Amino acid sequence: MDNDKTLDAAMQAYWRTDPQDVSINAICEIAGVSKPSLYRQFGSEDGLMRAVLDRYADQVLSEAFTLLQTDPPFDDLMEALIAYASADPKMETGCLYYKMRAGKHRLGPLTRARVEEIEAQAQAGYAQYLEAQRAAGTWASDLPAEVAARYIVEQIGMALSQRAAGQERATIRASLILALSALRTR
Amino acid sequence: MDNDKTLDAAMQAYWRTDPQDVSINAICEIAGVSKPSLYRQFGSEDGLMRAVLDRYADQVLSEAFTLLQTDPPFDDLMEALIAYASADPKMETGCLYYKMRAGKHRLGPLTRARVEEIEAQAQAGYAQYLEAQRAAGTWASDLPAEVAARYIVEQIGMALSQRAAGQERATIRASLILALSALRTR
DNA sequence: GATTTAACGTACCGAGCGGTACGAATAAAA
DNA sequence: TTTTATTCGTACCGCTCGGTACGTTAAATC
Repeated sequence: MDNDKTLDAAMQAYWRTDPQDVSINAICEIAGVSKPSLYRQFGSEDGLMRAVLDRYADQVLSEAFTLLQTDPPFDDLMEALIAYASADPKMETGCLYYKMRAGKHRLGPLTRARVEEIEAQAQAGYAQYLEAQRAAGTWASDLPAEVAARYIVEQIGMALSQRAAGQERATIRASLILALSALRTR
Repeated sequence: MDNDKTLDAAMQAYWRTDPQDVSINAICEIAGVSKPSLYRQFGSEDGLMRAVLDRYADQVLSEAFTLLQTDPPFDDLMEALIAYASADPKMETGCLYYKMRAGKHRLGPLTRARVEEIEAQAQAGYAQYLEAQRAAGTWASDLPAEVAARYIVEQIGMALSQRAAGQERATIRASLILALSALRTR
């Protein structure tokens, strides 16, 4: 609950590079903590990753969730998503959640369960938002909300992983605009 | 040049799961070859991977390239790409090239160079194809051909990686149709 | 058949991994 | 101050990794 330096160090390390490229040893070193201490606190690598993901959800993902719940007009949300994924400096090295999701089959059970939980929440959140927008007449499409929600999640994920790969912002932005434009007409 | 069982075994193993989840030891075991033999033939893990990717390009990717060079009408090509990525049984476990591309920063220099070469070829191929289609009036869009080419490559890659993740074909197909539909109007 | 040449595989290398046994150090209770 | 309870880190475990030294077997040359 308090300012946990181990958790913070692990989150930064996982986020900057990639969870599967950061060893427990490395985390202990940068956090200035011994290995047994880390294991006493988190039990296992899986436990640590899950705790990190929890923290990341609280500190980073929650922002997007609360934005969704203010029901912004469709075009505004698209604009915000595009800016967020293609230009936000916080996402310079990608998104930790999407990185974990990309290597899902390599995660331990605790972390994987949390990833799937977040995925379900995100999709449900977008689907609910889209239904509301359709009802309000700010989103005219006969597309099933679940399909569109899935699509948005995937496209944002792709943009963020390109971001992590060092692709140019303008390029990512152009692709994302193109991809999301598919949701407008139909 | 001949029927190389080591190369075939490695390609199958890398393709079925993921290059980074298959060790040299495992390949030797399934190929029935000793480790020094493998190293005599390929020099290093990087050398093996590059040889595997060469073979994969010859045996699998070439098909898509030759299709492109027959200049099929735009709609037909989109149809073919959608079917290929979302339903072709050969792609049941995804595409080896895209798997390598996804973990590019973990590859050795030889393999990485080949991956980048293929990527450039693919983008150039699509761009050239799109220009021709625009000239022929079968693709009406003011989108730069390079942007559209990039977009196609990325979307196919995403579909194939979802395929590898075990996502349902219908879902993938729906997303891909949606994504590629963005190229038609504009 | 003897000798050279080339292919092959056992058995090893050092390094890094995730994870832990256990004694030393420290703080709380007496 | 002594004892009890708790926290901590050194130093190790077994394992797998990519890669190789070197003796053995087999094939080609004479």
